[in-house]
Amino acid sequence: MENEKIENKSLNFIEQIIEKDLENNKNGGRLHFRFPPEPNGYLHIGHAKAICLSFGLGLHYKTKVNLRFDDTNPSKESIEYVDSIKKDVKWLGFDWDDREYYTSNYFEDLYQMGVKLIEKGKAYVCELSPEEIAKQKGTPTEPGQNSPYRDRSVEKNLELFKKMRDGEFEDGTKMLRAKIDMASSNMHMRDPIMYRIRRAHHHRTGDDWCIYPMYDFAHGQSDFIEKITHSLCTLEFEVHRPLYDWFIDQIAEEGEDRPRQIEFARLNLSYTIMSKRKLLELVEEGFVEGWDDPRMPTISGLRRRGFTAASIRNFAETIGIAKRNNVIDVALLEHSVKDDLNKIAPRVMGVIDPVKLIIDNYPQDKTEELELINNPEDESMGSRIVPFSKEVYIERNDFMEEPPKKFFRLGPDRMVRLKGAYVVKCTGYDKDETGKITAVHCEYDPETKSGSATKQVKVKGILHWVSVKHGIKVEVRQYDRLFNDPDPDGHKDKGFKDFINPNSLEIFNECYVEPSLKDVKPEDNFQFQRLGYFCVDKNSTKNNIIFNRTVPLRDNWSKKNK
RNA sequence: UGUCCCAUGGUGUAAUUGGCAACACGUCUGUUUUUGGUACAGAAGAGUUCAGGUUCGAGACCUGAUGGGACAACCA
Repeated sequence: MENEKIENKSLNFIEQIIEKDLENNKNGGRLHFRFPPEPNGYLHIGHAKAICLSFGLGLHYKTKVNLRFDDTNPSKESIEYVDSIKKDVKWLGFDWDDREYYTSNYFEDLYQMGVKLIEKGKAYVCELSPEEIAKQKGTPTEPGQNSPYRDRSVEKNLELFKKMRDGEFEDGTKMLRAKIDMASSNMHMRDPIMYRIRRAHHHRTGDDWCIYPMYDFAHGQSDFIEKITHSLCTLEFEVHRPLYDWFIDQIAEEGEDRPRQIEFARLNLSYTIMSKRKLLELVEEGFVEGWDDPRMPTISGLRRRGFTAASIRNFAETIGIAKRNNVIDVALLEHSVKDDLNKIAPRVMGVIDPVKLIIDNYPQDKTEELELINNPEDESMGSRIVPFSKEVYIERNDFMEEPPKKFFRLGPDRMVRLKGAYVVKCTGYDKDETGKITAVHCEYDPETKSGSATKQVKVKGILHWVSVKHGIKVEVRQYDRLFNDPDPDGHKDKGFKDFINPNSLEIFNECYVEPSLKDVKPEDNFQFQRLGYFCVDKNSTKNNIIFNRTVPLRDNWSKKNK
């Protein structure tokens, strides 16, 4: 059945390429993929798209997928990021078995390849300064000029490259460049830098090296070393492909399997910023609590916010793979979570902004134990007991002194049902000097008890509630979008930080939930009736449970009256 | 005044490889419901950027234009 699904699904353009390669018995019909993050930040939803693509392909074709850390720039990378990446990929539900690789594992191989290129007369040591390099490189519309060091002898180049490695030169004073074509219309072919001198402590190789390969000289070769067949990356690397192929041309033997780079469009989400560099700014400048702040589009942020791995995988499946630049509506991501959580999240009752509802004709000391269904979507989730008594909290905005006709909730003389309990009729309300409502009064009809009603009363409104005597006090954090512009990064006159939504976090610390929630654990998901999906925050303690609102439930009345 | 890539409802992705455009989200309407959730039913919304060409027939192929994107880090 699973297979049928795949059969019927139309293939994206990458799968079509793969199918064709398979038909032609390219690489002997072998397939091998990889996901190559740089450990310089936390993974975000955009990476999730790439992860689901490559690992998904691995699952589909029952073949290997490597996790490779592209760690060639030690000054930005750290072990913290490595660990977070592993955790997040695993959490998403993917497995790289023992194929955890690092580009830094290949530093020696890469060095030898550099030597080989020099010997072939395809690389040279250059001593130009960054400014001089920029100048002689030309522009996209004007050709560049050859470096004065371009025609050094092989011997001299070999000697200098060795000395670079041995630490005989200052940082930035020399570099190894490929000898290609300074007049190429592709800027990346204008004698690109292969190695630079940089004395920085590497999180894996420590101080073993003072020269580090550049991306272009490391990535394709790493793919080649790992015998990757299809190297998937985002569109901005399209112009790098000729260089990717050129380097492999230099090292691959005739007839040897070689990787093929295929580019796809990166994910853009409305109201969301997706640049690691900018996310780092938000973290460092304290606009959010950290990489896993629930407002962040990081995997860890989404997880803390209550998103499930399945929902993210489904989302990735839904948005598809293509080469067109896109901006996906966050509503689609939210739909994915709601869809998943609707099936698995237990329904519970809680009141975020409470006001007392006093049932005047209910006995003072009586407590009734009502049985409520945990999830109408899934009977196997059973039911639970919720205590009911004379005084309950209801949502402050579930009562209006002068309600309009379309308002189905409580107002003077109006009737509603208290979820799982009785139909009540509002008989009055109390106010303090400031005009604030302090309590709402009502009378209940004993014959309307849920499940065993002897009288049928039709009401339009059903309110959630928590018994005052039995409720547990908790803290609730509601998150709104971090940016109040659909494209915070798309303005020339303003920076993305000008669009930060100052009300993106709202804390309610006077909230009450039903007693069944006494022993919740971080990452537990719930649907609070009528309010939305909530997730227990990792910082919760026994005495202070914190709920993050994952995503609100649709509420037509409030929507129309905004 | 360069090279490369892209162009399908509001958004994203399809279209069995040339047979008059489908699916999902969103929007709207209705039904059911002890969640204004869910489920179900239905509606509106593109004639495929434009102009030529090939063809009995083009969203698909060709040419040109237009629009958008990428490329000038000792970043990846």
